[in-house]
Amino acid sequence: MTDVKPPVPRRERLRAATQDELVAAARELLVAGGVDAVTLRSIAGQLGMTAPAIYRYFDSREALLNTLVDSLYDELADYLLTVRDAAQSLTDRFVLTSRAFREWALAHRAEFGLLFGAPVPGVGHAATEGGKDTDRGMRFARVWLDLFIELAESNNRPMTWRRPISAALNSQITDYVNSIGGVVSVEVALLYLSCWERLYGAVCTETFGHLAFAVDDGAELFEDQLLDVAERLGL
Amino acid sequence: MTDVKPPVPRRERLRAATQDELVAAARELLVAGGVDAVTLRSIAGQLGMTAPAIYRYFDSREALLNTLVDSLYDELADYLLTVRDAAQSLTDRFVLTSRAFREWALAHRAEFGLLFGAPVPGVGHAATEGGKDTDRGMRFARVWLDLFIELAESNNRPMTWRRPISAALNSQITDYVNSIGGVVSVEVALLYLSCWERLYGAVCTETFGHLAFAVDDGAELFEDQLLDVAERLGL
DNA sequence: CGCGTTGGTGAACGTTGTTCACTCCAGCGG
DNA sequence: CCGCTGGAGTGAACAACGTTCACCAACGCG
Repeated sequence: MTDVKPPVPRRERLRAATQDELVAAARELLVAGGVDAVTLRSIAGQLGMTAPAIYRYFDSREALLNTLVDSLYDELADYLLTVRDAAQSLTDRFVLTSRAFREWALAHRAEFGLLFGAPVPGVGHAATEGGKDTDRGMRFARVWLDLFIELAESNNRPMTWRRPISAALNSQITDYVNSIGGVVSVEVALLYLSCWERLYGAVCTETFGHLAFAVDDGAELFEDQLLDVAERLGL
Repeated sequence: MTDVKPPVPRRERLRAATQDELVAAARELLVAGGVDAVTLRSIAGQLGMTAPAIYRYFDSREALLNTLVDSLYDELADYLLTVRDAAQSLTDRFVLTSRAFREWALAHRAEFGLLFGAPVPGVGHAATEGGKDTDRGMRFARVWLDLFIELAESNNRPMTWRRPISAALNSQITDYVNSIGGVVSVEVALLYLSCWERLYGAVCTETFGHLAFAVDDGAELFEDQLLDVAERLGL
């Protein structure tokens, strides 16, 4: 079970390894000194080589940062999925996952800022990626989306949208629902988006420090938002 | 009424004028190409001078950016105040001001990102400014805070917090309330913070493009949030 | 008139991302 | 075992960046 069958030609394994080391070093520099501190020479220095060597692994600094973004999305999604799937009741799955999202953001402010902060031209944001996202954010989006599918299937909940839905919005949401396989209704998709907007917004506000002028721990404010959302979802 | 009394020694006026031109040029570059495009040489070039000349007006690029941030906060606060104070009913003042915030953000994405995006070490974020903010964000914060004071004074509204308030939170909120003159109760301050978290969050989500994977106009989602907040405030 | 403060320049330094010519060694075929 | 090919890594170099310095020109005051 250890290395009976090495179909990977060793050379590529080493290559992949240093590639991973490079993004790991980049991440260290990011948390230590912000995105401006993640310098090709510093990255290279951390594994004892020089800057131009990086170009054997990435086309540019930007490409390296994009890979870092990808890996962070993956890490976050993995973490949230383990939390989500460890919980028993639907309510717990929703509440604990949402709390975990906030806690990951606060424990990894720099990374969160890179993933979800103001989009910088060049740094591959899920959003700036040509309108529709690549599969980068897909896994992440699925974390809550699955919960809403489950929520809709156990249908004795009040899954309604309270306002008139314009034709334009309806068509866009329909397109979106189709793009993910048509597994939910338009109303549930709207609830999903609204819920995401609210959770992300609360986490964003606190993580970026826009509550710090009054309070240094937004936990109770977040709990209130969460309670409110859960109520609206009938949880 | 034109220039009967010029107590400003002309020299300082010119100085202030080019200083303003510099931050205006910086802003243009910001919206054109993101914060990385705002280069000392480019700024200087736009008013026909060379980069070192800027140091006669600002200590560093960072200082210039901070001044830009200040001026943007001022512009935004001015705009919101005119909208707010033009409205008649309290409900209108709240709703129209909130809509105006979203619209300013969408019409000035780059500037909004600089003001409210992920804090960059160095760029004087209201938040990173040593915990408590300077008077920079103060005027801005007052925009909604005044509405909540008004809301509390016309007291036949349900101004209650629905969850237990921990001693730690209570003490922090009390400190904050005192720091602004003790004009509101702890519960109203909490409602204010919760409301701010929600509005900022919604605007942030949309402006940073984290709704774009499904919809390209978040207006109706925002209206739903706004309706919800207004209901909770008894408007 | 003279003279100092102020605004502006050009050259320069150190650091950044990136390119290029070059070396070097691992791993393969004969 | 030799020879070679190709990938990994280096050092020098370039342009652009923020910043500093010595210098200069011009305006306004006494």
